[in-house]
Amino acid sequence: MSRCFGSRACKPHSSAVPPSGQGRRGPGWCLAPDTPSGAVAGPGLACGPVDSPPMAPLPKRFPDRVEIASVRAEAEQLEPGEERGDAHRVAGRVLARRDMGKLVFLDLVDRSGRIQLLAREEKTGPLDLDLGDVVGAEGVPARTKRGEPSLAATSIELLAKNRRPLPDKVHGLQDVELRYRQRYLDLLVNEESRADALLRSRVVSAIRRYLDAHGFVEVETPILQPRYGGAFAEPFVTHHNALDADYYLRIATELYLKRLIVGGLEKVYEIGKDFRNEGTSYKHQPEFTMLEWYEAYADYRDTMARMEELVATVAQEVNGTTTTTFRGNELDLGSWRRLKLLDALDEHGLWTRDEAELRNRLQEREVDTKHDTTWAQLVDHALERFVEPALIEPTILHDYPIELSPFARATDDDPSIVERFEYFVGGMELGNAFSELNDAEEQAERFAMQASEREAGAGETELGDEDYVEALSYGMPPTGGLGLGIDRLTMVLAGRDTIRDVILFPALRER
RNA sequence: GGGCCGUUAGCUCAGCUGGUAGAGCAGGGGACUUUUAAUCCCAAGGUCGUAGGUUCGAGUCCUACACGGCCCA
Repeated sequence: MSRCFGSRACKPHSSAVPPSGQGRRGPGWCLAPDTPSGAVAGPGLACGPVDSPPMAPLPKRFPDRVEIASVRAEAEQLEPGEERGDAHRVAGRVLARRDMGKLVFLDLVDRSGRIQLLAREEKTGPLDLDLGDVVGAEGVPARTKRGEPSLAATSIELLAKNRRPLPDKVHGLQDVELRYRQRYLDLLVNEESRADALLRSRVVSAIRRYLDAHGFVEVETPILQPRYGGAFAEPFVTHHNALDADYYLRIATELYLKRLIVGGLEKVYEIGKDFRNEGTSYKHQPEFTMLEWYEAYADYRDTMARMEELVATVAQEVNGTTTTTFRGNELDLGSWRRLKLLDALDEHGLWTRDEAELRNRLQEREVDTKHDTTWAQLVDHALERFVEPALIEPTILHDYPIELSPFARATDDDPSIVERFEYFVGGMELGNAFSELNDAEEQAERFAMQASEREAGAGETELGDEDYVEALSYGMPPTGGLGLGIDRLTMVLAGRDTIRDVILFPALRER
């Protein structure tokens, strides 16, 4: 069998150990291939001293480790020059080294922070360490004469060897392409990147905590779907070999989640990836993370209130405040303006039911409307172009035309307007919500309406889903549902201008 | 898809109207027991994104392509 699942017999050289120099520094950053019996690459490769003896096997664990931040906090209590307290063990990356002869200062960084190690040769012996090496250290909290919180090391052991030069220790990794392609380097040397990754994790867990505490159950629905729906978007298409059928990567979780409401789960949510086969921008990625929730016996006004509470709660838990600075604007996520879509368009002189008139007014404003074939499309274009970019303060925009919203219930006083809202921060849409349409027959009519929009030339419409209509025919309680872009919320909370800064591995062309 | 900008040492960046490529950091050798972008001495490091073209001569000018960024659709 050619496959190897960890069997030792499969290893070409069972005694292979990492090549290394035993000089003061390692063999440099050349990448020597696996070599038998610990031998270092031959002289032709110019890879450090050929006479280096093999390095001892590195430890497989480093127990009883504490966070660097906690040791630092303890050291900060000391007077300059003091060295006192219980011994602690810390581990992390060596990111700076200042040699003073028999005394060496090392900066050690872990996820929690940075601390200086005081390494005296009489205690630790000579240090064979390069920048980027992973080490474990044991020592006593100390403060140097200059007051730097430190750990006076009694022992330092190598846990993993770095064989490549690190990015510039002052400027870090600046090249945006390299930061995305080699995110591990970005995280390693750029503290802000590490902070953003950790912040995103706190955002997601705060969302879960809120929803779990309010009686929602987290569920998982299919990513591979025989039909796609729940949004206006191009899907990624794939093929299921065993079923011999094309499948789609989901563009939304909506229709499956509502089937669960039909089934009586009452309050459900899912946090997961959606896929839309479209270009990228500061707020778009083809693969992104979406929260959707559905709450039985609630309408869109209840959903507005819950969204406001959730966002404020998450901001408070993650940042300790509901204010944030996003794209140059200071914003308070604890206070949302509510604005009717009709009034928002009217403010810009763009509210009219007359298609030709709306087209004229847009063209007067030098908007190219030749791709907009229906009144609803023109409204959508007007919104995108004039209304949304102006919604800087947190704003709930509500009551949408029925043609744009095939899953929302009509308002009480106007059957052409539905109970739907989208909410915006810094001119960017965070999400979309409505009082869910729960009448099977009306849902079938809405799909038919989408078909006629499509025949009229509307590019983005909802394809029908008979299976979903059948689910509704069993009766779905009145329900409020909402989608929230996790990446975008994280952008706002982290104060990042581009979605790529809050997605660890953004989509890039293969090189 | 269109326009503009970028691509030089592992990283961060210089490189003028065309005249055989530079620095700092990292890496190598050495000195130093309170440094923190440590400092000092020595040596080394490049197919200037790729492929063509113009020219006596191209990192520099021209064309195409690749990758990335910004703006527009």
